[in-house]
Amino acid sequence: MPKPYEYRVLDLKRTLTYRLARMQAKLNAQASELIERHCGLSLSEWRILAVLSDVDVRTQKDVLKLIGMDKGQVSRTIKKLQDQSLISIDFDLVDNRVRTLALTDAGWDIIKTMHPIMTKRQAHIRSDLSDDELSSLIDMIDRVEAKSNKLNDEDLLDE
Amino acid sequence: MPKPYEYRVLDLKRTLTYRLARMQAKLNAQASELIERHCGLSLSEWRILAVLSDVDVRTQKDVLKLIGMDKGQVSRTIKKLQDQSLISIDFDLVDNRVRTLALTDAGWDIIKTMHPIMTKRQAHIRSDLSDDELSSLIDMIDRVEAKSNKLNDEDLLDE
DNA sequence: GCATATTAGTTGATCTGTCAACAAAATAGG
DNA sequence: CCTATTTTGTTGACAGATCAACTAATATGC
Repeated sequence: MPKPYEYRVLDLKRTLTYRLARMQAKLNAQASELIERHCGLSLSEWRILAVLSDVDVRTQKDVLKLIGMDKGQVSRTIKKLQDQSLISIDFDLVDNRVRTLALTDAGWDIIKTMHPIMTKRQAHIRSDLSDDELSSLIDMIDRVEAKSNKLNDEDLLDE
Repeated sequence: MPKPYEYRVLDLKRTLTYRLARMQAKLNAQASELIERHCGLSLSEWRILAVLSDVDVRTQKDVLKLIGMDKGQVSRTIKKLQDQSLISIDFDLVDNRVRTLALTDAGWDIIKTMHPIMTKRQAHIRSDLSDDELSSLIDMIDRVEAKSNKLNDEDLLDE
């Protein structure tokens, strides 16, 4: 069957979501390799550990709010971190549903090792962006993210 | 154990990789829901179908080069599309390793239904970006992607 | 104080993504 | 030719993501 010209794919190189997907896959692979090599953790384990180094993060809910992970995934990943004695999980005395999370000494050691490495990686990634460009990029991410909620049919009418 | 201030997480809202990961997850969920609702396909099935509507895409290798999917994933997804009679898979007469892919009439019907919807979605997503901003965004994605190859330790020395 | 709703977290099912081993066919170098 | 390498695709294993059902605890509204 011949391919009617009107349905040829628009220029994929300029289709935002395809480009983002490819970049994201590469960034993930880069981070995973770096983390695995330096401390033996998976990317999601590292991310949760890193987030727990923040004073304001105390519960699983704090974690998932901050990094947007699924709560089931957070629950399982946290168990793995506990198995490795990198965090402690305690019951909250006031609210018995809540688990209070804290880094152990071994957890802090990993933060101390990895934090400089990951900071340098962030610097490397944005080394070809000026400060203004980085601000503008974050700003555009905000705006695209604001358009990324569930779409109803009426959102798709021709404007 | 107290949290030493020097290892508090940098502002996550301004940490590029976290922001990109979250935006990507939301865009994926949005696309998946839209595609599932309108034609019952998964995102990866739709993406391959869409790519196959391009005249220059004929083999599995073409597909994975264009959208950067894993070849195993392409192989399996293509089988699912064939099971649904949306594409045909034929042997290439010249090179017997190659599978030649083509949309069936039913596959084209889905393209005809979905193409306008997905085009409007792309427009919606970038409706708060000017043309210049979109160009600059794509350009920055290029530059970040260029920094997303495997990092060796010497890439992480203080610059 | 009691029924109802909400919240925090757990678990299971299922799908996607990634990696590596593999087979078969084609190409390249002598 | 004929071995060695590369290319194209398949398959299995496994980690990650996503969704939904579920439990237990707390909060809310009569």
